[in-house]
Amino acid sequence: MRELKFPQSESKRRLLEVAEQLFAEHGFQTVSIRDVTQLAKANVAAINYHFGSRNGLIALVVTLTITPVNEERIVRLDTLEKKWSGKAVPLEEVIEAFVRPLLSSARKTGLSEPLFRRLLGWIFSMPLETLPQAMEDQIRNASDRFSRAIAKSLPSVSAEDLAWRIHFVTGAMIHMLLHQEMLHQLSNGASGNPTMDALLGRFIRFAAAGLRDGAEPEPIEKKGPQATFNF
Amino acid sequence: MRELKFPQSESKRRLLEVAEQLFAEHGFQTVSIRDVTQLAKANVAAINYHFGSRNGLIALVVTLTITPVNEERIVRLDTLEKKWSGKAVPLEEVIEAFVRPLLSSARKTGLSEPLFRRLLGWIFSMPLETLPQAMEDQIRNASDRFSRAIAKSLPSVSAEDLAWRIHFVTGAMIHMLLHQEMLHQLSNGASGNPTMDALLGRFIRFAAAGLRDGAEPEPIEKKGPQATFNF
DNA sequence: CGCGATTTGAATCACGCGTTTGACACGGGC
DNA sequence: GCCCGTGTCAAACGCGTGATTCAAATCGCG
Repeated sequence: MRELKFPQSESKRRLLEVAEQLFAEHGFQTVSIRDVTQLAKANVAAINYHFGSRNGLIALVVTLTITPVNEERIVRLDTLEKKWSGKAVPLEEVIEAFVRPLLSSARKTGLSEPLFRRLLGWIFSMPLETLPQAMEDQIRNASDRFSRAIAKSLPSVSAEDLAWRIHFVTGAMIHMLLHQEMLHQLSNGASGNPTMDALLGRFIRFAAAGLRDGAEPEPIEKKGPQATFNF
Repeated sequence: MRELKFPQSESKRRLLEVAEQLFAEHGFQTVSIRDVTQLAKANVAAINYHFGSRNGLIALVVTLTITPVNEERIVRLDTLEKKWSGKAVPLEEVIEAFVRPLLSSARKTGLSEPLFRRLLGWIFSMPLETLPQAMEDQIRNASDRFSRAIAKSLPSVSAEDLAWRIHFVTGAMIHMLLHQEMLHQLSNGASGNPTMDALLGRFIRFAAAGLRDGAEPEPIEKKGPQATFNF
């Protein structure tokens, strides 16, 4: 009755692909496994068979999406710290090592770049403790390393100030990932990547300026005392 | 059988209060009308009776929450523009007029200040077109006025650059509203408001630095060619 | 008091959800 | 040929959801 069957289930591959797409478009909460199986022309039970449960599917999608990003982040930061041989890395370069993988890691998945970025946005806005444990550790680890690198680049900024500013930058990043429709409403350039590169450049300058808080253009001398608030 | 009944339904008041609280804590999507009626010790049907539907309740909560914020924003901006009599308002003051109402408007609701802020975070992260039409207009209107005011304060920044930087600032603001747990993890001060004021100060400095992008410390003399005039 | 409008409560409806079940089609190895 | 592991499928289960119904309770007011 059936045509041809593949060993190692090719419908599993299709399910994963469709799930990534739908989760990226609409977020994890609003997409049902029936949405996924319908679009993938598979049976509802297939999800529980292949991934154990809906949460198993989500965990896999999250892992596959986030792991390459974090790995590339670490590699880039390693490279930078080697390049500057223990000295503080210039702030902009640290930030770029943190955000550039948000674009370049897209290839390692079967997703278009805009959808991949959107998926990242959804993932980053989930409460950390709802992610698979391994991912939580991975993210915390990367965040720690980058926080320390940034602190080293901005020695005159107090730890508490810095924590908040990084918090703000994180929010800006997530918002950028989730709402890229603006790219097509605003940008003049038509082709996909050039404008996205430009956006990344904008973001890096924005983040660097906000982190420095207009104090120092570069960690040169001027180590002023820290005022708490000005209004 | 019943004890005392109030005219004009006091259970409606309780339902609204509980709804605000639950929506603030968990977001709109995950709270069911049964959660609300249960905690308010009312009947499920009461929500449909008093508010028409679940969406009617949400619309009301959104309206009651956001309106005072936007009104205070406009008033503050009016005051500033009068004070500076048509000249560009200093960037920090514009930003403060935009974000200070996020704190000070809390009193006009029956909600604790942290919950009020969190509720604002949920609302701002909804897609604009899912809000009640009047709220969408109100928000767009306020955003436009503030965008123009900021543009006036930063005449040397191109419109496209500015749009993106405001986009980033918006993301940082939403993230701050939604994840204030950090306040208790980080801050040394114990009492509620002083540290929140400090946080607001931090945010204003961050936003101002990011918007300026390290270019100009203040829009002194240097009057760039700005074409946008409104009234 | 007693009428009419307002408000309540319990039961019910139809639906979508994640998950489970059991039957059945394969296809390679004993 | 038979069997068994791998996939697939339709159907159903149990649950929670938003919404609705209708009778009873309650209150404002003449």
